[in-house]
Amino acid sequence: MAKRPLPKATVGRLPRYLGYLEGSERTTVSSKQLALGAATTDAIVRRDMLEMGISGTRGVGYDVATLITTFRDELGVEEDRRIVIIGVGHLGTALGNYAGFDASGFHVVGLYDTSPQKIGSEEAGHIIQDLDHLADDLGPNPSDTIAILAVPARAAQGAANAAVAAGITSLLNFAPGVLDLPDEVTVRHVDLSTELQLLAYFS
Amino acid sequence: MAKRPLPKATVGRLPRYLGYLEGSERTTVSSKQLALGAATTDAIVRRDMLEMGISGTRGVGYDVATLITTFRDELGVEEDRRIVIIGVGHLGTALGNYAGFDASGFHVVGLYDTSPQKIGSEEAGHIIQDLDHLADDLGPNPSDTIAILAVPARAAQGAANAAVAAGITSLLNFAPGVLDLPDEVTVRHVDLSTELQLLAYFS
DNA sequence: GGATGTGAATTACTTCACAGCC
DNA sequence: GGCTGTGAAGTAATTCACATCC
Repeated sequence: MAKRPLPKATVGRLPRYLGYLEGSERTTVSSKQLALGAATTDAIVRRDMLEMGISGTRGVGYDVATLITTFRDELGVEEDRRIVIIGVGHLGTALGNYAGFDASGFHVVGLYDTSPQKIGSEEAGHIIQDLDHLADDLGPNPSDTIAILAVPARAAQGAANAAVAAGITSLLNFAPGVLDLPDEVTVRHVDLSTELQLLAYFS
Repeated sequence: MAKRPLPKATVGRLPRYLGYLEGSERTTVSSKQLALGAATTDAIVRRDMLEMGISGTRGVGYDVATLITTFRDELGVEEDRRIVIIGVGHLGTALGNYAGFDASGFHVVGLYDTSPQKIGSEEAGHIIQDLDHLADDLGPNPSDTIAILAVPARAAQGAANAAVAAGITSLLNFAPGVLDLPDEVTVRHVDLSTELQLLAYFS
């Protein structure tokens, strides 16, 4: 049984399934209920379970504990996923204080900036460090750490370069625009203007 | 020629196309160049143009001005899209100060919170108002306004209810979890933990 | 009755490949 | 040579529908 990779669409729903189940008291859940909790359809839920080889009980539903274990396993949820935040403006500060990270096994280990006025001051429980020191701070396995880019658009490419030079291979970018980076670096992009435009379009 | 609706995937790329073209000096652009600027492929760009009935010049490319006009038109970009931000913590403040909105034709017209300590104080150039007054402030066309929910998870449903009660029909939700709302309300969701989990998975 | 499990059908999206035009 | 325009093929994702089991 060579493990086929999960469809991307299925993977994309796992965090939402997890989020719903972890915040729920129930011990079993039907495809219909899970669909409601994750904003999808019961047919899709059953397809996804099939894809992951999860079986439920007819007339009852799926075992919540099994689902949580399997989803976490598939996603590779680990306890100590480390995050550094690059750019300590309002957004960087907000992210540094965001409580939701820890609940998902991520935690912020450092804030970085290039502005001399900010370096050395404290924010969200961390002393802001010089971005130039990022490589030194990351230790022997820099690719275990995720960098969140919370800098203005014009600084994004430079900040990304610094992160990559320090050995980071996973970036979450809040600045608009496309980054030019080596293929082995994975980037996800959160663009507020894009979201607003699409929201306006679809309403 | 009954105007077929654009494929969702095409619409989803329009903001990125626009973002690239608006920040570019060029007067024509090839599918390859545009693909590079919007993180997609040349074949997809050409497909999207076909879908919108845009023709270019062989050997040259597409006319940038035409593209910008058409994309804006399709997206329904208007000058005075108004935003209110509900929840003035770190994230709400960050969003209130975010400069990128105006560039896309959106602007923040008010900040709302329920905390008596915050109401009345100033942030990002606005006096924070009581969420209970939202309906009064929106004027005759509340559904023209988009609400951004920047509240903790436990407050999200209540804040969403307040927005909907005030006549808002478009929500951008930063809190984790699914909101239970009438069908005529459009919601988009930005979940940081989800993004991080997917980033970790795909790297 | 309630809910899973799954082949089959459908729809959506992407990629290929190449003729046609500048 | 460069690049568009587009049918056709291929791939991915969703939806249907219903037999099966608790």
